[in-house]
Amino acid sequence: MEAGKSFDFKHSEEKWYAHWIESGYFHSTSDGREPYTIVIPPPNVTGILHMGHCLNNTIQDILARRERMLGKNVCWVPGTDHASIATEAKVVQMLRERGIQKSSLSRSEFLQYAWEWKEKYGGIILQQLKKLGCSLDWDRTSFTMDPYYYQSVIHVFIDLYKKGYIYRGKRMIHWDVKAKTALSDEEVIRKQTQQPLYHIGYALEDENGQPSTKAQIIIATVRPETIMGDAAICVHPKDERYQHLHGKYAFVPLINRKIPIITDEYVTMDFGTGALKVTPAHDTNDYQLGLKHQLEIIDILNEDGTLNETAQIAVGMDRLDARKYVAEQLKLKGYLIKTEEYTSEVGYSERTDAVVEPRLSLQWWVDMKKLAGPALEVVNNNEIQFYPSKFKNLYRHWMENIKDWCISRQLWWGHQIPAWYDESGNVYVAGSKEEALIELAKKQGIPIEEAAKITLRQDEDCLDTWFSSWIWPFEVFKGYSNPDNDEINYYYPTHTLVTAPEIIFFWVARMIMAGLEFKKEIPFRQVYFTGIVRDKQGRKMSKSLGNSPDLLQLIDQYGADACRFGIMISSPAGNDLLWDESSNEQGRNFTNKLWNAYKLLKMWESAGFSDEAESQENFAVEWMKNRLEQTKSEIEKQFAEFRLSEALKTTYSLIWNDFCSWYLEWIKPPFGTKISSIVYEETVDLFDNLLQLLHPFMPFITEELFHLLKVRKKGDDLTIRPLSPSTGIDEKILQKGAYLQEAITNIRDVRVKNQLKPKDLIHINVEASTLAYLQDIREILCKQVNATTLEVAGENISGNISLLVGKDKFFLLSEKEVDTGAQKEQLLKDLAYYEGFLTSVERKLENERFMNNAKPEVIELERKKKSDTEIKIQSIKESLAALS
RNA sequence: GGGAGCAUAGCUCAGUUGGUUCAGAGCAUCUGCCUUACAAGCAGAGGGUCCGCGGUUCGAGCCCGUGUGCUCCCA
Repeated sequence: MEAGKSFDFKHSEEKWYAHWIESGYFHSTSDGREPYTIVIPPPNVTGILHMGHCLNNTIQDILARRERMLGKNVCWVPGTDHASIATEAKVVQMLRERGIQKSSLSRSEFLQYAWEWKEKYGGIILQQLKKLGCSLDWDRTSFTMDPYYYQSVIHVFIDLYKKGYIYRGKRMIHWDVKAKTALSDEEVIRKQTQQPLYHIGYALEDENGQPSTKAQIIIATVRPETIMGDAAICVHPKDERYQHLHGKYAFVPLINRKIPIITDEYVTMDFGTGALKVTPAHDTNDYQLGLKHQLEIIDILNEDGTLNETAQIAVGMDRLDARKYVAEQLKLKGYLIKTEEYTSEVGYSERTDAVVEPRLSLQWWVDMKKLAGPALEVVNNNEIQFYPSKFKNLYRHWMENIKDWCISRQLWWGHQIPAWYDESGNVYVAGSKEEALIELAKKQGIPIEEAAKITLRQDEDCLDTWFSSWIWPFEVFKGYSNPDNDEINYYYPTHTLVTAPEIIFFWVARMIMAGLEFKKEIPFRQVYFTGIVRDKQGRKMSKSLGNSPDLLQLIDQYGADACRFGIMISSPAGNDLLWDESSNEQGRNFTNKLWNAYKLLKMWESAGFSDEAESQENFAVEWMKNRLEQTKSEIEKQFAEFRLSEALKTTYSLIWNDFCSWYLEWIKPPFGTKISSIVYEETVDLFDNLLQLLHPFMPFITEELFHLLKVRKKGDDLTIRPLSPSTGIDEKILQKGAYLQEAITNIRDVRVKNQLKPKDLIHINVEASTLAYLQDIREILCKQVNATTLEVAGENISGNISLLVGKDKFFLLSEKEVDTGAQKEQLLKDLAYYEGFLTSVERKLENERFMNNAKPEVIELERKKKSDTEIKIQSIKESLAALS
């Protein structure tokens, strides 16, 4: 069969992925083997594949494929999460396009649309993972709103409630006025925002209890629309400017409401005017102050961000419009002293980009302190290992300062909170209305028939998405809904979690808590935190910047293998990576290199074989085998430390440099001759091994070439081929190989420096002892430097080109005239370097304190350096003498 | 304001208990090659005050202190 010009990745990707799936290679069932389990960090159901997913899932696939080859029973579970806020936003948008208002729908009608949307678009990202080559067990695809999973989330809630970990409380929360929902701290993005800082004069109370026309106190605020919610003005007790106002009153402009002037050390004297307006209902810090000083809470906002009746003015206006309106009114009425530009951090909703409002609201909370202790402990004692370990600090810091978790969301798409209210507002937490009624009967001491007449209303809100995904590692195996089933016992705890550091608190910490709380066992043994994918300029990739490439298009253009290579090669362990499309080119070039190596072998094969192997070929084969083993053991170490990028680099270099650039050239039969069948077989075998090492990183081309190299039996596929552990190596052969490489490089170098054309022939002369050492590699050496002979140096060798390989002197004889000046210059430079080096070594050896303090091995090494260098200097001097 | 981290070649990074010739790799650059697998390539080369200063040590890219610059997280 004629090999194509280059690797047809499109054809290959489709063919092999289908074959792997048909063969059931990625499907796992529990058996006697050791399991290796990964649960995918479930991508958002609304998501499409971006570079972060590409990195994260490529890493998981590399781990999964390697462990599979090492004989483990690998189970990599796919799935998605329902993404409450994001999905609901998408559905609302879809409805709007169809001319339907969400408010016109009942909950169940809305959910019908939502499921319709989910069925249609919800699986896109999983299909995209197939394009990337991910070896997921698709039969296990899970979703956080699958019926059994849904019930588990509900029961987790009930369980925690019964344990007293869940409570209902009014708290200051981040409120998304667009989505009309509470946001966690992590869902709020703080952006530097410039806005006017208004200086506003509040009239002081005069002796008649009326607003003074002369005396005022000036406050500074960026939110004039909230003055109607002011409950006090606060100054620092030591601020001399305001000493006389302690305990006095002022009037809120426009509405003339009387408020006290209080003192608290919380106030920063040199910010603004040193006088702070306190608005407990609309600022987190003010709320705290309000609690401390028992101030009235005056809420002037509706849930959609418009002003309510309490505000008295600008009622019905959005808060941002009201800001302008109030500012104008203040100006008109003479309360506005001045404005200045001021830059501060303003919170925006991660999902809707709306300016987040601090808002008091009755929400459901999880008391985290009770859960945090054990979860901190298992990371502290390395039962769960973090890679890189620097994230332990971050984790510890967060866990030690943990805050309660607000788990309710004012949304419909999600797990509806299992709480029922009676008409008097009493709450009953239960799995169903019937159970809630039983609860009610029990609590109120009435018969169940009586209780059944009472109307119960279920809480409208649903739970935070993370409240469902924190049970992911065990519930994908039904470890909560069906505890002690065979699968959970076999696959859990999982092994490796691969995720982004951004969600260490959102998700990783909470999964650890859930695992310990509900399974009494850690959810995973290792957590590998990937870096953040940034562009060439170091900016985080984001939709708004438009610097995030279309991954599917890249796969289409370069091939999945090249894209996997591209992202992995630029991904130092645990650091952010600056991704550039050119790294995909490097990946594509590498597939091309592999393809051409294969073509070369096919050429040899079609030319036919000779019977006998030459000695140099034997050396080359032995050397390459040893390099392979040596590299295998390096890669084993790199995998153990999650240094995947380095493992790829090591493999890349072994294939490109050692195999293609050195080995294949060494065994290449001279033009018109045939390769020996033994060497050919050995080479195919070596190639197989290289492909296998590379397979986890670049699965498609390696599987393709594995089958093209040789006809395989049915079922003999690379992806399930056992990878043998590295064996011992023969250092002597490796040393000789390195020596051979040095000789070739040095001779080529002097050839270039002496302006010899590649076709110009040379003769090599060496000393007798060197010739003996070169015996089994002399043919390779001659071939590689275009030398006709390699012989023992005669008496008269002056005028030749001279160079050193290690400590050995080589003399080259060329028929062309050569300029000895350049060589001489080089030799003199070398001489100066080695003499300087010798001096430094000698200085050490003469230093008494060194001799007394250094370890014997170190002293021995220095002695060896000394003698080696002396020999080298001697050789250089002799070469110089020969030149003159 | 509190906490964490980083600084090594033009770029991105290795550098494993301080001790071989330790100053490295990939990419980029330069030079020469259409050599019968591969120009998406081959061969070769150049390139660094290891951020500054001070200290510990026989010996520091590595340890300690300090200064500078940058990044991230939290309030």
